[in-house]
Amino acid sequence: MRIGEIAHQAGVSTRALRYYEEQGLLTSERTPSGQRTYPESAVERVRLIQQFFTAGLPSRTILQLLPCVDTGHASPKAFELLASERNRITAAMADLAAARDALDRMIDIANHPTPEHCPALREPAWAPYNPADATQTAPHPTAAQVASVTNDQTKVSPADHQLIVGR
Amino acid sequence: MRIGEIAHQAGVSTRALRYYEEQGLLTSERTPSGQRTYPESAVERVRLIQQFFTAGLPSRTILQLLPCVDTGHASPKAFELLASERNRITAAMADLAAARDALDRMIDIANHPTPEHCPALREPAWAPYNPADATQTAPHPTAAQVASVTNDQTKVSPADHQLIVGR
DNA sequence: CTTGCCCTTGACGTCAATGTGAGGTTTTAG
DNA sequence: CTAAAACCTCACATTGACGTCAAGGGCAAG
Repeated sequence: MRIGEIAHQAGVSTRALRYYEEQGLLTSERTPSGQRTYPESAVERVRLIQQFFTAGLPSRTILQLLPCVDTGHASPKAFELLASERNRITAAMADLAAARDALDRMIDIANHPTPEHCPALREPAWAPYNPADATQTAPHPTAAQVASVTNDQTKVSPADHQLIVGR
Repeated sequence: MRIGEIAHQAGVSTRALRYYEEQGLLTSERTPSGQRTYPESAVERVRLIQQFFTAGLPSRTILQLLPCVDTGHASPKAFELLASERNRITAAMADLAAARDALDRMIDIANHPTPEHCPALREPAWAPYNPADATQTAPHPTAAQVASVTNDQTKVSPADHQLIVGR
């Protein structure tokens, strides 16, 4: 398959594929005229690469991880890298959960039609979050309901709110 | 308080604070000589701003959200923005969870000492994830155990693996 | 043969949140 | 009073994963 086909099937640009190759993440055969040729499997590989990019892994890190994917074996260093990247992702998820909670608080507050009956409004809206404040007292659409309205089904357990290692 | 003190307490650089002001996210009084002065409350405000930045919200979006924080009321547009950003965050969390699972699969595979007894190795390591493959069959440290070893306490419910709206 | 689409390399542009340094003023500590 | 530390503005640099434009070659259909 040529580059355009792979790009289409993997949902990325041809520019991205050439960039991946430039970074050593993706290899290609060449036709006599110099055009790139890929096996079917390249599509899944590109999807994996994209998944890692989306998760915020830099190309250099992905480059270190991919051989481990290919060989099915991880050197101690690669293993350490796997673990530390997992921790990064976990920490990032905790950060996102915290921001999401902040938005939820804003949504709840915004939905209070009677500010004088809303304790949250007597303190700044951005005060540190106290879970006890979040018990259902809202007589109007609450963040959870807004979430369901907007097709949001994701819920994370309380444990996710612990920040882990950082780096 | 002057800028250095706020920066220290909020854990950001003075450059960042001046940038926030430039973007309209933060205001300051000025002494006759031109130095910035902030109230105590600025520390928490900066922390909130940072939380949003960490969650990937661009400054323009935060700028639209902050008035809603201050007034405790959200215009319909601001409300829509709140909901859509919540969805973005949710989708980002799902992406992170997917990448984390990919890393977990790699960790599990890397820990298999006997490739000939490991079904996962007969398919490429990056094959689409089938939850049924992940049942405990590993006679060696599994991703969950690695996670605990590395101080990882985060677990997300299965519902988190659904991708939601994207944009 | 030509139209049109896909491919090539190369190189500069983008975006956003800062880092960094210059060059100068203000505040603070001794 | 003086030196250090903190502050000011302006403005260019950085980083990363691409976008985009330029100038050209390859290849099937009509």
